[in-house]
Amino acid sequence: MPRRDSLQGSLDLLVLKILSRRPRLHGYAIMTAIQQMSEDVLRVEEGSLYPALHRMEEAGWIRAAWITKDTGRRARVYDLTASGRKQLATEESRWQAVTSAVNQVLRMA
Amino acid sequence: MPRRDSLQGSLDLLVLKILSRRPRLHGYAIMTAIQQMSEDVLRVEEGSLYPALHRMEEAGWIRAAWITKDTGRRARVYDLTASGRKQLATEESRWQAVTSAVNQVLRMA
DNA sequence: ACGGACGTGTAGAGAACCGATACGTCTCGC
DNA sequence: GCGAGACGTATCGGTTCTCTACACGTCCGT
Repeated sequence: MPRRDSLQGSLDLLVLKILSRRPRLHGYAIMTAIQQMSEDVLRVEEGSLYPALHRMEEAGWIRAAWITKDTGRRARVYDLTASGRKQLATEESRWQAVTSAVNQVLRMA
Repeated sequence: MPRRDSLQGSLDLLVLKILSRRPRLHGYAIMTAIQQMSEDVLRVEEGSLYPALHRMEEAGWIRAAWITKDTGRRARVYDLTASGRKQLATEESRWQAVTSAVNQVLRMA
């Protein structure tokens, strides 16, 4: 049963973009944000998001910190680094280029 | 050195679309068609395309046949099946849904 | 004679995703 | 008081996809 992923490599882009506008979000909030903003079309699984966050932290694009919320619950919040902002710009223009190229082929074919 | 693939899961869609408008193309021609139509933005490697063609043939979306061209050179040409046409429609609307959802998140974030 | 386009194909390796699962807390309704 | 469901982080195992690099061979122009 062939399963197709919903995000197709754009997960990093989405996470970086969201963090650029809404700093100090934690993983779960990023997950629900993507889901809500896309009106449930894009659904990020935990098994995709958390490894992606770790990968991006490893790459130096985001920085993590533990906080304790008012409720007493612990959460790991993320912020963009300078390198992350640069990466966001790169991925955003890349996204633009690729999607418009695909659309052009679809129109021309 | 982080390498990013150019097509991100849309390779099947592109191949199906091209074959729907230009029947009996061979792999190499599909390759160059994508490259030219996208003005060199999308570049399909042989190591991606041929396995993809075999996969799609296996799935029953395309049908293959050997021909001998006027030049005497052999080539394996492909055609869409009914199932392939259905799959094309599915992937086309999926592509629309996903890209507009991503764009919406990018705008809203 | 040789390089580059034409043409098909595989092997190996790396990256990414998903589903399931584990662990734990807090809140609300019953 | 107790269970359900939201909140919250995390890993494992399997699958799938892609790229790089190669192997094999032909045809054409210089």
